[in-house]
Parts: sequence; C-alpha cells; structure tokens
Amino acid sequence: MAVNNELFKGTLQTIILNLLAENERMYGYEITQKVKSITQGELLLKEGALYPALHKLEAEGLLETTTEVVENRLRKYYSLSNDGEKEVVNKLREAKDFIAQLQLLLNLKPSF
Amino acid sequence: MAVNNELFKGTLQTIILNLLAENERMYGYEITQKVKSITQGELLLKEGALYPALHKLEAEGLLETTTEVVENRLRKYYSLSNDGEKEVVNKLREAKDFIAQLQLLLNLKPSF
DNA sequence: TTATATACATAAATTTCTTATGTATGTAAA
DNA sequence: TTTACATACATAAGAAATTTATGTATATAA
Repeated sequence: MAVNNELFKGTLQTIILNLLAENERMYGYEITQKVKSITQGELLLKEGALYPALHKLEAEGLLETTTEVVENRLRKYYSLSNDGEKEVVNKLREAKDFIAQLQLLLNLKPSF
Repeated sequence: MAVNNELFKGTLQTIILNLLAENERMYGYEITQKVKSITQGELLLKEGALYPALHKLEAEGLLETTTEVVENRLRKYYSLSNDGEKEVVNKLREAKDFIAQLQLLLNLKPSF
C-alpha cells in the first residue's frame, strides 16, 4: 500500500516549497494532511521530519512565519519569502532532472 | 551541469540491481563508469557509496560474486542471486510508484 | 475515561552518503 | 623520471536527513 518512504529522502524540502508556492500559506499539520490526501495515504509525512525541515527552511530565509491561535490551538503559518520564491524554481528544475535521470538509469519510460 | 546528488539518496540499491538485471555480471568500477555514461556525466557514483552498497547487497543475499584477475588487476564481479532477481522487480515497482507520487506532489507532468 | 484528531516540538538512534585516505598496477606526458 | 591519470579495490570519519519515541496541550466522540 504505502510507498517506500526511503526514496523520498532529499525531496522533502522541494515538496514543502512547492506546496507553499501553490497555497500562499500553510501550517505544519495542514502540510502533513495535504501530502496524505494528494498521495491517497501512500506517503505519510512524519512530524519528526516535517518540523525540523520547516525550521531549517525558515533559518535559511526561504520561509516566513506568522503565528495565530485558532479554536484555542496554536497555528504557525508558513509562507515563501522572496528568496523562497526564487529557490522553489531551482528545486523544481532539480527534481525534474532527477526524475529524468532516474528513469534513464532504471529504463522506466514516463507512463502516459 | 551535474544533478543534485542529494536526491538520489535511497535509489542506489535499485540502480545497482537494475544494472545487474540487464548485464548478467558487472564489477564495481564498471558500474561507476556505466552510471557516468548513462547520465552523460551528470551523476557521479562515488566509491565510498558504491562499495559499501555492494557489500550490503551481497550480505543480504541479493548478489553473488566471483573474483578474477584481469590485466594483472583484481576484479570482483557481481551478479544477481535468485533472491536478487525477485527483489529487483519489487524495487523497480517501488521506484515507479515513487516517481509517480513525486510528480503528483510537485505537479510535474511526465515529459514526453 | 479512553481513543482519536488537532497542533506544535525535540532528542536519540539509524541510515545513507560524502570526503578523505589507503593500497596497487599500468600508461602517457612533461 | 616523476608526475598525473586511469583502473580497481576498500574502509573510516563526518555530515545530513529521516525514523522512532516522547512530550505538551486542547477538543471531541465513543
């Protein structure tokens, strides 16, 4: 059922940045649920991976945060900074190249 | 020029097993050169990653080895075991699923 | 009152990879 | 002739990302 999470190592930053490129702002828990729904439950993004990744992207200046209390619970919203907007383009190009090279190496034709 | 090697974390075993599914038998150095040529120099497989990976796959019983001396140099040939033949099918299916999910998450259409 | 969902966070351990180093042979260039 | 590069293996130290486990806290449904 679930995919081999091992393979997603290294792609997490790109996934986060791309979701924020599409959604203006999102909070951590929302990101885990979004990944779950997009992959139909196949990829489960662990909190122990997500939160440190968000903190790192923020420390690098790619993300900005605003904190709100909603329904008596804390939410930390993340959005792309100017640098983040630029970086997501690079990351997506790298991901594209990566997929192309991996398909070459495994002789997997793009399925269509 | 070169791809972001970071992204290939976790894919090395699959790449090795697939090359051996196609080539009957290969030795370590040959694998590094094959990866280099397939990717046109974009992915450079380091020895520090390759040899431990080969040893691990052998220890797991997926690979078998025969050693030869060619032109006064040692060569350790690797080939798929019966278990290895089965496992490469699983690994390739996992890689296919992984690519499909990643394309979904990054809304990258397969390029064709 | 128990389990589940929401919402954040961090520490320890694991895994994989990079970088650096080591041994050894053969060939081409300076 | 000695320097660099290619061939061919191997391992150790360090870096980086992730898993697993744990913690806090609120709200709701069983």
